[in-house]
Amino acid sequence: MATNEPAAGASASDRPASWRELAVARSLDPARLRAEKRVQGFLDAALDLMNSDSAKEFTVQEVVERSGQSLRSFYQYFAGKHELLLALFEESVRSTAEQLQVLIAEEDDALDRLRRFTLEYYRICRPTPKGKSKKQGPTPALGEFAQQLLTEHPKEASLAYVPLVTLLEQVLDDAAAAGAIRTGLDHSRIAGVVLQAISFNAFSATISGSSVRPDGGDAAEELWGLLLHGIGTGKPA
Amino acid sequence: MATNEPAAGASASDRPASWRELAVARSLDPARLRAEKRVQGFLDAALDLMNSDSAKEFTVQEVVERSGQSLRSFYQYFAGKHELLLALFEESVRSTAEQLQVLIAEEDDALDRLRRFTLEYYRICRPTPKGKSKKQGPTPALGEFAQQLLTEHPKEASLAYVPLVTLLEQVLDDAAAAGAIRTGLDHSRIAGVVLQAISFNAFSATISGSSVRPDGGDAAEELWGLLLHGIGTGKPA
DNA sequence: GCGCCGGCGATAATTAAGTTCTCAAATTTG
DNA sequence: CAAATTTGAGAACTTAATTATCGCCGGCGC
Repeated sequence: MATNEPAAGASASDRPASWRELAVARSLDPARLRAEKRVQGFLDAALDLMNSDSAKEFTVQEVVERSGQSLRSFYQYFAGKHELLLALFEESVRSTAEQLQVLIAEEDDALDRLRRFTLEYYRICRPTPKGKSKKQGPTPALGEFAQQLLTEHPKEASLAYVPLVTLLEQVLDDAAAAGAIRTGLDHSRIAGVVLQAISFNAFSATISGSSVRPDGGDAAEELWGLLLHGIGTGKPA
Repeated sequence: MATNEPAAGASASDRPASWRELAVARSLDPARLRAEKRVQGFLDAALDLMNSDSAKEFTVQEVVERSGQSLRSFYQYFAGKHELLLALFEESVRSTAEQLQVLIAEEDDALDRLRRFTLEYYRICRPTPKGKSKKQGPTPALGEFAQQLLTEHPKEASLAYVPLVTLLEQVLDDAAAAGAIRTGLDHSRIAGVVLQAISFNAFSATISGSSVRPDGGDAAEELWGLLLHGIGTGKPA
């Protein structure tokens, strides 16, 4: 971590102060660059293994082999396998949040954005149905091991979830501001429940082969309806 | 479970044919009895470990030691650790379903039963808050490893979940019949979502130390409200 | 230029857990 | 009672993670 100043530093003493920072910042580069390349190498390898080898599980060895690097290096950059998983998960969440952000931006109405979020997130959580899909980007079956991490490292995992939760919270806030949903709700909590419910549903739909899917394809719509209206009749008791 | 008839069975040879089956069935008894005792021994030991040793995880060795039996025996009765877990989970689910059945029977109104179900299940899922509770019966932190099993052995785990799902489905059916909730809902799916949502919430409330719990104690009520009314305003758009 | 140091590959060692195997004692069964 | 089965105690095997060892190489401080 401790980085060496550039030898050229001497000539920089007479430059504007701001330059100095820049130089210092850049001075981190050489070593850091290689490091990041390596780390990325491991991540990519792991990613590969995750969505190629049907088996969701991979071994550190495999990652090392495929990445063309050494075990030594692996443990130099990751405290353990769990950190690799966490990293993958974080990236996955971040990426998903970005995708969603783009998608919901297409909707003008606050409530529509919320609906869109629900639908799209469901779609994303659903692992590649079956047909060969070239590559589904940096999003391996997200919900797949979200569960895993959630139970094994609750703290870190929920931390990694933040981007998505935050995004959904914002959408909820907007909707509330627009009067599209009732007030007094704990958006933070709801965000959690919703994300969980969606990914669980997508997941179970996947494993059970989805006991007869008569509807054209939207179990997601059903979820949305449930979320919006609840199970109750609109009538007061 | 299987009960042994008195040893007088020998004199039964001159009884009606149907007895034959009974006798045959009973003939399995002596061995089976020991077997069940042993199995139970392992289950109990595991249970002990689960709610005593703060750590949720236990090793097969530990179970064997505590049960006073041998590894040999363990693998004679369980195909592997996962079967033990499954067995524990099944028992836990069954027991929980029974408890709930009793509790909701206290309510006369269909909708009240549904509400009660929600609240009580939440309570049950919530691992012992902190204070020393002598023993919480045969219900270790249920949601705790439900997740685990769900991801590792989806098929078996969802099978084990059946009792609870069924119960909730019935409650939903009743409520629907009573006109307390709207119709056209896929009760099976909803049951899944609800159970999942509740246990997740209880779980996360536990780990996060529950970021400020201002309300007297009912995050569960919040969930119930959400379930019943959804997030929408009652008004049509 | 030269030797030292940190980073790195290769690989072996260690640890942990689950699972299987062996053999003799104990218990059940006929 | 004798054969058959079950059981106990523990060693052995397996897989994976993690750590340690050794030697090489390239930069860098003198």
